[in-house]
This record gives sequence, structure tokens and C-alpha cells, in this order.
Amino acid sequence: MAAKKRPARTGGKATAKSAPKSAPYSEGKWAEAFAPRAAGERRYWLAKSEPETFSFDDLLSAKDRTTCWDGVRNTAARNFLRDGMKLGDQVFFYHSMAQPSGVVGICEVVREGYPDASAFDRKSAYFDPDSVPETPMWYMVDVRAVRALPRLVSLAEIKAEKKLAKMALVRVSRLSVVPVTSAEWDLVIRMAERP
DNA sequence: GCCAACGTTGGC
DNA sequence: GCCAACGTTGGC
Repeated sequence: MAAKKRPARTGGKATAKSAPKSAPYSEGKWAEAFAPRAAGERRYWLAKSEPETFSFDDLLSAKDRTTCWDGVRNTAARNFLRDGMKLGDQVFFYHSMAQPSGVVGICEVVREGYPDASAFDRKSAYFDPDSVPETPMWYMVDVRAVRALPRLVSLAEIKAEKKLAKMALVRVSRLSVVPVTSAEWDLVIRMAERP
């Protein structure tokens, strides 16, 4: 979707191979997203999709309201999919390249990271000859729609809210999968509940 | 290991 | 269509 349905070869070639699955991610700017969890801790994420390609409505009408989040071809986003997202985590469904762009719905992780089969498929727009089943370079998760938000919360609103200035969505706009803090999560939902 | 050229995302 | 940000590639 964003990534999911966007033919994009943002490399990965070299770096994915040099980022083994065992990488601890205990350092660096995304360390918190990979830090050990308290028992039962649930985390939050945001994933982008271009609605013209795959919208939240498309997910609502999909079988079991579930989709695999394939096509992500960026190593940081891949690491979130492969190592960060756990069963039961909640995910904002974000419409990118839209008028307006913004958060439209909530999903839940129903299957943790597994190899992105579209990378092995010669006919897929996401085919990547450097990713082979023995040593997959790209990963995806399955998400199921939980509910639509009462209304779209636009990127403009998010940027205008000082408490959301540090959102990864705002700070690193290119990333198609990003972590969300629980405070950010709650605030965006409250904004969606205000007319 | 540096760094310039290039490609991609995605907002505007 | 333009631009900012930034990851990758490849020459050296």
C-alpha cells in the first residue's frame, strides 16, 4: 500500500543484506520502536497507502477485512514490519498522495512479519531479484481493519497541533511505516472525534 | 571511506 | 510540476 502498491526500488540492495534479522536496533533513532516490551504492552504504528491504489474502504471490503502489507521497499520501514510490529499492535491507516492526506482508520496486526512474496514474483511490480526465499530481503505483516475514524484527520491538522510536532510522520515524511507513541495515538483519535 | 550523482517519497 | 529529504550507487 503506499508502499504497498507503489513500484519503488529505494534500494535495499546492499543495506538489507548488511542488516541481519538478528540486528538488535538497541541504538539509533528508532531504538524505542524495538525496545523490549512490558508484559502485554501494545504499541502503535502508522502505515501509508495511496487511496487510488488501496484505500481504507478497500480494506473494509477485503476478505476478513484483512490484507498483507506488501511492497514496502525501504529498509527502515522493513525493520518496523519485520521486527517491530507485534500481534495486537494498532495501526493508523493513512492516505498519502491524497486530497487531503490524513489518517482515516484503525487496523490491527493479525500476523507478524514474514517474507514479502511479491519480491519473489517476477510479474509483480515489486519484484526484486536480490530478494530470494532463502534469504528474504523484504517483509510484510497482515493487518485487519478495526474501524474507520469518525472523520479524516488531515496532515495539515496534525502539523498544526504542537503536541504532535514530534510525530515520526511529520519528522520523516518519506517513510511509509512509522511508529506512533501512545500519547500521539490518543490525541489523533480525540481529534477525529471532534467535528 | 568519502562524496557527488541519482532515484524515490510525498507534500504542496 | 517543483522541491526537500534522504537512501543508494559507484568512482576514486
